[in-house]
Amino acid sequence: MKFKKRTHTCGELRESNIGENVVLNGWVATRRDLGGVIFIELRDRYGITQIVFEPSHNAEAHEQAKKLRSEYVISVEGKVRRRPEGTENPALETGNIDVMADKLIILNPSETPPFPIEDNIDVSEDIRLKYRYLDLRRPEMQKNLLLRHKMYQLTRKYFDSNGFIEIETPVLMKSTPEGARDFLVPSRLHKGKFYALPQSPQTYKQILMVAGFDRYFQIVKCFRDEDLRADRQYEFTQIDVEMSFVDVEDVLEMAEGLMKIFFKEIWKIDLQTPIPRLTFDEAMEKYGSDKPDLRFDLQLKTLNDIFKNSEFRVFKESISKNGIITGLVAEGCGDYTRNQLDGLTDFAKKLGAGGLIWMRVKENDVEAPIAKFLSDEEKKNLIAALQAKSGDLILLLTGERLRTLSIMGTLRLEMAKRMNLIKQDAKPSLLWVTDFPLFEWDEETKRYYAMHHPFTSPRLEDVDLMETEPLKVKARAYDLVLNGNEIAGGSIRIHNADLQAKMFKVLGIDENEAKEKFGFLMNAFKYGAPPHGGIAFGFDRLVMLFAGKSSIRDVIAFPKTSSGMSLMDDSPSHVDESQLTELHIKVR
RNA sequence: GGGGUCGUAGUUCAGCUUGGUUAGAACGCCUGCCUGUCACGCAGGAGGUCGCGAGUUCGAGUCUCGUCGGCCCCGCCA
Repeated sequence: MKFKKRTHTCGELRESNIGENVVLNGWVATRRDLGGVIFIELRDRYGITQIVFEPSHNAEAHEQAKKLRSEYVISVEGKVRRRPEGTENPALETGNIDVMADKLIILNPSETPPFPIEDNIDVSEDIRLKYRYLDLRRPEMQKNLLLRHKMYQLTRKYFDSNGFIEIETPVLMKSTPEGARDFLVPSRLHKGKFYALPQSPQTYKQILMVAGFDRYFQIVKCFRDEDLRADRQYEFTQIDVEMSFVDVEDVLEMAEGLMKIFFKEIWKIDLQTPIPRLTFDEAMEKYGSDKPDLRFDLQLKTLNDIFKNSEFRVFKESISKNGIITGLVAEGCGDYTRNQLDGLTDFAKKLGAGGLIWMRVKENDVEAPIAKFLSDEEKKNLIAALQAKSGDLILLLTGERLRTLSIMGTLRLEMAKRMNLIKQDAKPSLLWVTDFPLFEWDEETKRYYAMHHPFTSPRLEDVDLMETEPLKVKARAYDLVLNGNEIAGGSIRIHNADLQAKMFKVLGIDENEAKEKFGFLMNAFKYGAPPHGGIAFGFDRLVMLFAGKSSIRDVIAFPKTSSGMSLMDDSPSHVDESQLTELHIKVR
């Protein structure tokens, strides 16, 4: 090797090193050429150290230093000195010393970077993604990936110490068209056949339970070919967990243990367990969401009782159709202008609401377009039920139950934003949502779908309802919610072939189809499947939240854009015709 | 599949409403001067396919249509 290898990193030197001869390697962060003396800030991922070049000290090194520019990679040899009094820089950890250069080697020059390599830059994300290697060189991105690394290690340590075994499952597997769209991989040896990339290792981990690995975990990439979002990428990482001989409580307790560690190690918070729980029904009714953000209160209230005899046509109709009337109070928003209220109405309509009913609360009365349709008693009861005060704004929605609640839930978040209810230093809100419905009805295809997945066990007391009233069946399923984000989800699985067959039947999957798609799993279950269940954490989202970011792209080294492009390597891209031929593929 | 928003110098933006001289600013970059700077300072300079394509017009960064791309959202995400 030609260059002098470093004796220290750029974040390491302190006053205790004064007088030592050292070698530093790194990137030129800034250069300040004062004519005589030249100051260079040298950066690596550990920090920044100031290097000083003086002609009177070493003319040759000083002459060399004139050539230095941003992001040049250099090796510097010199002596650590105390900075002259009054020139210390408290902003740097190494700010009390600098290195007087005796020798400079330029290891590699650099073109001028398209954006500065520092925190809080004002650059659009597509430029950052195109030059991701420069973006990742920035301290805040290095910090994010370091946190990610730490969370991998905490996860492995936790599960290992609890007797879990990490097992890799295939990335090339059988396509299962239930659920998300698969990424397909054509087979060269088997003309016309395809593998799929796993949406999750669900079936494999259940089979591992049959194989007797009663505690399994894996930090694993999963793939879903659905549209991307700030918190969704084609490929993402899960902490996948499965346990045998367990019930809901055991899985939740194990998951809480991991969260306790993350809270302690990252946020220095002693997380109190057990973590609070809400049933799906409670969550929907109180917060209009199956992943409510409880950093602020702002609860919804079901008002059917108050309007059960209402003369107001919209309410009457809604109640007769088994719909819901739900309301919330925006404290002190009674001064919203007509314009603002129209804006809110538009907001609700865009989400699919028929309209938004608003009322300004006055002394024991309401001022609203629909006020004339309401009796005095209804108004009085409404104000009482919502505990509304003069100067408040009441918002009401009505319509089909879940749909209406969910729109109100989005409106709740919007109002929280407008009213600035989520304080910067708010305590994190972590909760379980349990007792999800096992099925949901799809109007388009006129069939039931599994809300979680088709291997989810119903509550045992609900099994008899599966064929008579499927929508009333609750699942032994649970989601973990942090600040309004779903960060984990799981269930106790079906381990009994008969029950699994019943499940497929309700889902409209006939015996042949079930056999073809999931025969391998059903077969495995015939050979002594233990009762089992598990959970999977969305690792990227976890890291995002613990890093205080609002996009998982900030905690993924090489993410795709929202249209699924990789701007750095320009994928997806066309391939050679010969590659297609080999795979028996013709592009339409 | 749909809605919103954006695209002008290396970067972040102004200019577009009301079409008209040589498209500006800041930072960055280059050159020179400067021995304690750390947002160094001072002087000078270079740098533009106004995303792309068509149309309207005597004339388009500006108006129209299409298209490509970024971000956010709905649908979708078992």
